[in-house]
Amino acid sequence: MKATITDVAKKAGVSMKTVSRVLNNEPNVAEKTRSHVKAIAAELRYSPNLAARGLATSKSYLIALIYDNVSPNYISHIQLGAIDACREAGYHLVVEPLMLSADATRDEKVKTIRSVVDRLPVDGIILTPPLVDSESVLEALLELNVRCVRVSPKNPGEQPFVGMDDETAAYQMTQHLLNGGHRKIAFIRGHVDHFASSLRQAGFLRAMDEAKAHVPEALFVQGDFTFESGAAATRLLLSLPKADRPTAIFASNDDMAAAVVSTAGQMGVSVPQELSVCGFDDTPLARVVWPALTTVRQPIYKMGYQAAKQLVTRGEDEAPTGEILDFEIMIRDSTAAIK
Amino acid sequence: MKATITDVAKKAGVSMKTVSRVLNNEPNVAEKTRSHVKAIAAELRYSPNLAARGLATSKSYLIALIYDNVSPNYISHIQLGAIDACREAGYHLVVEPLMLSADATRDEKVKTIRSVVDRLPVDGIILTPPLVDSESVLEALLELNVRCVRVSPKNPGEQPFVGMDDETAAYQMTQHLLNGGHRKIAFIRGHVDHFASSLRQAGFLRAMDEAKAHVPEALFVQGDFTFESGAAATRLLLSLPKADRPTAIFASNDDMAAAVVSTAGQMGVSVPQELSVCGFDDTPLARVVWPALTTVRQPIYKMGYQAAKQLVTRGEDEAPTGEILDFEIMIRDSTAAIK
DNA sequence: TTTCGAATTGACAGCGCTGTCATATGAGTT
DNA sequence: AACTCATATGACAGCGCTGTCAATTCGAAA
Repeated sequence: MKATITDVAKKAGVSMKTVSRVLNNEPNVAEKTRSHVKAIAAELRYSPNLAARGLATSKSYLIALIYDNVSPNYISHIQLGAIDACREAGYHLVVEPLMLSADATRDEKVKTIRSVVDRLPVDGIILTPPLVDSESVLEALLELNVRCVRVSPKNPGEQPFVGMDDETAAYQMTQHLLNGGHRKIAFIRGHVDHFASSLRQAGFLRAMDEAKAHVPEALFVQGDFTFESGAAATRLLLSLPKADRPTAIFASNDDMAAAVVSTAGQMGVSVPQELSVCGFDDTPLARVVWPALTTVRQPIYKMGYQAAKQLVTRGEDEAPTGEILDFEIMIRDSTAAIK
Repeated sequence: MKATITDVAKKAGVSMKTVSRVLNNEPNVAEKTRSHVKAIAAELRYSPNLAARGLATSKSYLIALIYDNVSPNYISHIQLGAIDACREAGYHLVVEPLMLSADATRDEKVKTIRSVVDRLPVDGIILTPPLVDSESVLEALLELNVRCVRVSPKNPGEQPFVGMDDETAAYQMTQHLLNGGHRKIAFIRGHVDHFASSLRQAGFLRAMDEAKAHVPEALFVQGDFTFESGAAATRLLLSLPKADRPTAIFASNDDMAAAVVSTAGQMGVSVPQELSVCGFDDTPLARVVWPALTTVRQPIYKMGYQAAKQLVTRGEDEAPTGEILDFEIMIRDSTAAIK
């Protein structure tokens, strides 16, 4: 039925081992033999049986993407990047969402991860926020002795990771607003479980500090990354007495920024003439609301790509590497200089 | 290091084969032996090596989700459903996107699929639109002799599939508009490669026909499921002479419907007072634009779940089954009765 | 021509599991 | 007590591949 290495060996008139060497690009094969074997393999449309290879090498050629993130856009792009890196190295990606009910305890997540890892002998794991910051999950993984790359971790520590500089991005975005003459800038915080929330806030504050712009308590609103929380925050902010009302709102992500734009519209406040709005993430939503959102483009695809790449190419013993990838400030139509 | 079946066998004082029987719930094991072995296995935190098992049984306990769909939301939900079904049966899901450049020929897709399937001995494949309707892909898969369930296929044929009744959904949605007194209803078609486009159009036309409402050529605009195409279509429709202008627009998906709402707003046409708008799919976008979109909720998660379920539970020789799942008409704020 | 080391190739075991088939055990019959 | 037959258990090969190590070949130096 399906060609095996033995078939190729016979037809090529060499030993199995030589075929194996050719297939794995090992040295010490005469160039002539190598090309001959390759030709035969192609002719027979041979491709190795991963289970057998896995059994022999105790590798599975499988990388797992474990996530509890609810944003399809985020996950999809991480996934696409990871898969591209896997393909280049002959690996495959298995996805393992951990969407437990809201009240699931951490122990349950750990238990679920354990059962996943026990059962599937993956060669590496990619962890995304917010799961990536769970102490208990990390411990469990360490104990299971699986290699693992974290995406945007709060505290990289000794482990390999990929991330971007949320703090600087927020800093630069705030500067963009300040450059437009804004001083009364409100900030809508993100979900408390995502560490990025704190970083973005820190960048915002640093820029405001440097510009000696005071941020009154009232212009600081807690959100949770959802559209609804952004809408609520906006209603709060825009019903402040005129003198205290912000001229710009920096929302910690695009969903909330979209809510700001939409809610402002409903309340008769025009964006960007009367109110500048900016977001964070550059989700598809950013270009779909009107006016299109000024926002920060995260290198999501690339994070997925690099995370997987580290897993499939790094040798067992190399030092763990951390990579900070570049973001991009996307200036669109939701921000304008103050009149 | 990791416990093997031999370890369990030794510790339990039985043969490997007996342990194997217990683990696979095979008959012909004394109840006493069975529980004893189970206890030992749990104690050793034993879990089978999938590669070894796969090599012995030539099954991989892996299901592949192959897609070329660019909607993260759609894919994410199909994926979540599929994974839940896989988990219940001890399977895992590997994802294989086929995002080739726009000008990639069909042959390239086939080639890519071949290499994926050749390399990874998956036990089944889930195919989603629009890939699901590619003749050449189907042939290739048939030739490779892989079991496969299709999601929303154009032409189910003899193969198993899951889907929903797009035609009836569009029909009912159109009736909703007609019931509101609308007669001049425009329709924005979807991407020509997605068969759902034709079905939705057919449902629309059937309802219009039954209501004896004429649909002039000018109210029929071709889109391609993108926001941009929806915006272009809207500009076209709203610049018609007042007498010909539609009082309602039925867009074939939510992205385009969102564009209609947004573009109408920019052109000073208020929704739903002057123009009713409805979409299709119920993506997150539908609740994020203002006013929130009246749309059709597709059972995406469930389609993924059922597709995987068919693959992991159906015996090799059972007859292929097709399943039509229920949709739901979500009436929100973007449609209103005509004054 | 002989010799030697490097380059190339091959034989064989074994990764952890399950299928096949043989064997053992035990309860029920005569 | 001897004999069935069903039920329970075990021995062993082999799935397709790679690691180890031994064998062979080849070219160049002596």
